[in-house]
Amino acid sequence: MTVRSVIMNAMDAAPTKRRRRKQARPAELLAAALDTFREKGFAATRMEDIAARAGVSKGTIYLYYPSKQAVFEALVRENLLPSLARLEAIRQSTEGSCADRLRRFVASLATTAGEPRLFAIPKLILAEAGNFPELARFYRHEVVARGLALVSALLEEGMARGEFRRLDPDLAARLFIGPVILTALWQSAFAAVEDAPTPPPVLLDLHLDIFLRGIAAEPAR
Amino acid sequence: MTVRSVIMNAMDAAPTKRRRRKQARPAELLAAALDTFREKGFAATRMEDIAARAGVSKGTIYLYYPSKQAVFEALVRENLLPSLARLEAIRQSTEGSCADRLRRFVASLATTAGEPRLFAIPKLILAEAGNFPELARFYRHEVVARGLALVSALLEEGMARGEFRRLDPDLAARLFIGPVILTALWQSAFAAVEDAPTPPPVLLDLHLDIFLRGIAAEPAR
Amino acid sequence: MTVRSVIMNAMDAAPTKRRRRKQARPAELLAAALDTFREKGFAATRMEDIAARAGVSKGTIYLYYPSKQAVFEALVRENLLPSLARLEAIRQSTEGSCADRLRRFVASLATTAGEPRLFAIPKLILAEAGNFPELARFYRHEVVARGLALVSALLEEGMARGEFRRLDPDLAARLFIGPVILTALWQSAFAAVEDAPTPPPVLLDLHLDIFLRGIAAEPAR
Amino acid sequence: MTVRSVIMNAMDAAPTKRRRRKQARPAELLAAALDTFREKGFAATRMEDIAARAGVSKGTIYLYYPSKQAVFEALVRENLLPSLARLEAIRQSTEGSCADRLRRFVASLATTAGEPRLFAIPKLILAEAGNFPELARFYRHEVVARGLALVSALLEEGMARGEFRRLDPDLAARLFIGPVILTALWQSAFAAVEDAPTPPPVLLDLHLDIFLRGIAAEPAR
DNA sequence: TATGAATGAGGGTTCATTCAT
DNA sequence: AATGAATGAACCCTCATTCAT
Repeated sequence: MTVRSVIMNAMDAAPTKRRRRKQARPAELLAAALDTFREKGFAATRMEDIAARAGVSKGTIYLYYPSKQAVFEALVRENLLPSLARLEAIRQSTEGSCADRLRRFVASLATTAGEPRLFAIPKLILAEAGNFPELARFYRHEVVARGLALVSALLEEGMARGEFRRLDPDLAARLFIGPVILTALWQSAFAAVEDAPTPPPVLLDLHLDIFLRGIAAEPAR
Repeated sequence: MTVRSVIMNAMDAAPTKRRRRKQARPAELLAAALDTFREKGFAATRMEDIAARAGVSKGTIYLYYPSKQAVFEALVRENLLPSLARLEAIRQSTEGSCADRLRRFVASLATTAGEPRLFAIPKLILAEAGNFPELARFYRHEVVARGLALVSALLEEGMARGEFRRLDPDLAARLFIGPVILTALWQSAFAAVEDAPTPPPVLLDLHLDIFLRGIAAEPAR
Repeated sequence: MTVRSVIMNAMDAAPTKRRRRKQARPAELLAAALDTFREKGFAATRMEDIAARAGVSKGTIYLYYPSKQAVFEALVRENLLPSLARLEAIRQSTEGSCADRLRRFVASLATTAGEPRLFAIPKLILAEAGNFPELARFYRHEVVARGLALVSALLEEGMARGEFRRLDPDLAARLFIGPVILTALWQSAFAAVEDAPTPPPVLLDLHLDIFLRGIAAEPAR
Repeated sequence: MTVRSVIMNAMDAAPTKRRRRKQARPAELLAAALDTFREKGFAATRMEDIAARAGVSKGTIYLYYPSKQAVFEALVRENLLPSLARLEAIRQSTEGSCADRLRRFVASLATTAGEPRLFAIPKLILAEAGNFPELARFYRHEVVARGLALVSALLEEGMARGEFRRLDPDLAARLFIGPVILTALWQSAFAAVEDAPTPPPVLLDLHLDIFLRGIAAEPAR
């Protein structure tokens, strides 16, 4: 057993700098892509822009993703599913009233795990849905539908408990989530030209206030 | 009065078919552009596509607009200002309660003067705001801000009258308009992949119901 | 009827410079392509090379042919079918012995209508057959097979007349045409490095001499 | 004698499997290259294709050949010289008539030492002659010229012996070898699209029959 | 006014080659 | 000796824009 082979074996356990890099590359590339897509949109983003921001050369991207479209799709998929998982966790917790859990939903979405750059993804999806029907379908069915279903279930639970008055839970779920999404879109679109941006928390607090009053069970007379 | 304007006026007086055509050209081109941008987005739309849909040749577009970007900007400006004017008219009418007038706001926006193709404009703005900061600023300040101001004023009137409880009228205006805009975006983005689309009126009725309850003045005990 | 419309009508009969150019472009482009493919082969030829040789810009080629491959295919098709037609004419003429007509076949092929650059086409086909199976099939079945059939028919007529001895006419046709093709290939491949090139006519005369003796009917003893 | 050569000699004396591998590498690489070039042509072959077929990584090829072009040149040189040597041996044997030896020439070329993949080399040369003038010169002068000289000498011997009639031996040599080469090219190019390929031996037998009759000495009257 | 042939800069993608490991 | 991640020059193709007719 040579010195070299010992080293090689060690590498399996403790990856070399090179291997660690290889592992980290996809995430680095997607982060760079997100930033660039956010600023310019999909079409106006050049592969070279992404590469430069990631600190690699253009060709390197193609070692990890076969096309610009594939980068975009990976970006969407990788980032949305974790967000959904967090919502799922909130829905399943049984602590607090349904109204409380709705508040936590909003808080979770509004912070998107402390990564505000993810706010840009809904904008990208909306903007590019026409050009990427497959991606639109994925987003519509795997992300939006599941997100709405979580809210809808929570609303139904609230109705059953008598917290909320009776109304169509699917429609109400859309109205509940709408302002959260719109806040994200707003930020994406007008951040650069907004003079005095409203901090999202203030807006969302008012949304919760109005919405929860609006669906509150009628007080018995 | 220049020689040219005399000629133009003469044309207005006795327009031949050809002359009427010439006058109508810009509007025809913008209509064709709107349809094409709706389907493909700004970047993926080729000048040739617009020209073909308008029934003219590529070069002709440049007789009326100096660039593709100028076509886009004209499209936005020409179509949004009339919509705003209609909202203004509603705000100024003094018939009915404030709640009623808010209902008519929503109805007006939801139909966009019976031209559902205009729904696509917010999506286009959203997608291209990063690439056209000047347009984003125009839209933000000339369209959105004015629209919000109208709603805000109506809400304040309602508070003064005692119809609504006290809350920040600017924020509430955003929350009021949000679902309308989002419905438009939703339609634009997912029409192609939506299995059973919710008709916007049903959704917007529920929105009005919840929102108006949510901001209603507290019943005196 | 205006002056202008008179001019326009005249244009239909006597095409303007612009139209004449448009008509001539495809042939000019194919000529430039042939020269460039001859020198460098298909893969090493850049569209820009072809464009420069034709005196146009890169983009212009795409107004007439949708891809580099399409240029190549058009080049082959346009140039080979006329050559085949000339052979057909010779085969159908009934003047002279069959041997005479074979001599005229060779003469016709060897000059390729006075356009020696066409010699390069068989080389291109052979070289690229692997990459363009569809083109190979076209050439094999529409050009080679038909050319061989013509020769084969002539040989059979000669056998029936007693000019030639009995042998497989299809195989003999290949052996007859072989040296003609090979001469073309030879020229294409080694023109640049050949010290003292053999003039094809001399070689082909000897070919005719040996071949015709080789297939001559046995003298009655 | 250097230290290194001592080591190398030692390796020759007692080659381990690993060492034998190292020695065999160049030949393995050339074999993989030949197969890939045959299928796709030079330009469309990627170094990675060759590497994969040889079971090594891309970088390894560069340990043995400095460039793709060098691989191609080595391939040609290594494979053609042995074939020439076999022809030389036939030419020098004095058994049989000259016609017999010509028959053995054809047989030797047609089988290319039982390695039919070598048939592809003339096609590759043909296709790339324009891009590799140095290689074309090598092939033209070191391979073709020497091959033709062998045949030419045999023909002259036959003329001197009275087997063959008088004719230009260099030209006749080309006509003699032509169908053999063309058969190789044919196979390479059309194997994939040929419906009922003629087996080369049948074709070449007829070639020998016609050619030898065509150059046979005139019978005394 | 209208046309559409022509342009040429620009960007996605490929792949021979390099070099740190 | 061998690897394979990384590079970046090269090239096909697109399309906004121009301009002669």
